[in-house]
Amino acid sequence: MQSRSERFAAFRRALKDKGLKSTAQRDAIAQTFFATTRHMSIDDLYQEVRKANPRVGYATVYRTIKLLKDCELADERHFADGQTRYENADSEEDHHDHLICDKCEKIVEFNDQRLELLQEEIATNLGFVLARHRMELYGICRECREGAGGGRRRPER
Amino acid sequence: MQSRSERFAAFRRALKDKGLKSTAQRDAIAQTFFATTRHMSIDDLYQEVRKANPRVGYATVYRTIKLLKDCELADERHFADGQTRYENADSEEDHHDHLICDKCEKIVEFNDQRLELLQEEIATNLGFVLARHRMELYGICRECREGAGGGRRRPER
DNA sequence: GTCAGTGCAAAAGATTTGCATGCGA
DNA sequence: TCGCATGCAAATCTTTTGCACTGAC
Repeated sequence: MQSRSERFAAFRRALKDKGLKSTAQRDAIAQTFFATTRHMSIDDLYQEVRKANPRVGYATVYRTIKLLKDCELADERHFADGQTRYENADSEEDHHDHLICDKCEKIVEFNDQRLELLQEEIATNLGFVLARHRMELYGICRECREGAGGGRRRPER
Repeated sequence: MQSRSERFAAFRRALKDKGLKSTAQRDAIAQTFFATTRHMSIDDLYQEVRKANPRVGYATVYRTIKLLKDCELADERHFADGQTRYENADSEEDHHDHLICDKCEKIVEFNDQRLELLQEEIATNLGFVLARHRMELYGICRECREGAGGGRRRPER
């Protein structure tokens, strides 16, 4: 796993390589993004960034997250709720998948080597060389089941 | 695999069970949806339905696809382009996942029982009761590898 | 000094909703 | 007849874009 500062340095370097400028806004957005482990929506990120630097507009968050995507430092994910969310990109060895509670929308990350191997095998059998995959499991988490309808529901968007 | 008419009958039955009405619009939308195998966007569906029955509004397509989702006759998918698309839902026994070629965009469907079991196990270990999952493997297919760059590229969506 | 970057507001899309009217049961 | 269903248009939400101003290099 790359550290926060390594990611930030990579971002700065990528900007320079592309002939783009470093700005206070881009720095604040990137730092904020790298500092979190959550799956953030644009709005989450915007709210968070403004705590550090209120001089940041919504559009710049969009523009910057797009840069991070291009640099492969951010992964964009489309979950079943339709909200686009972003997370820090995995390095190869650090891949994980998602298990999502249908009720409280909690997202649990997991990694299972057997799953990775099995996928590799399936792809190979069908003549493919596997590049990547995306897997999401949906169900109901223990808390929501035991809480007898008590699972905290996230507020409607 | 359920046939078109079985799906349609199931839809009619579900409406009746819920105390909802069958209407010309709902019928037209459901029939059109069941008649296709593609992943349709709302707009695709709207355009297609209007060929059969021009007396159908956009909002009704939204409202009806939501009904189909509730009846578990339609699956909703969120792709990277931000368009929500729908496909005919698999029956339990008929579940399949997708293996997608990054080059020619061919989609191969597969089903592997070991994968299903492993997913079940992973979810259980993490305290979840699994409801469903979504898995997509991406790679390069044999033809595209052997064809030395010859794989046909589909036009951008 | 130059031109890319930014904020703002407006635009563009996608989806939902309020309401008067239509139509199935 | 009685309400649910519908069409339309307006409202919402998310994301993108045009433009004049700002600031990095």
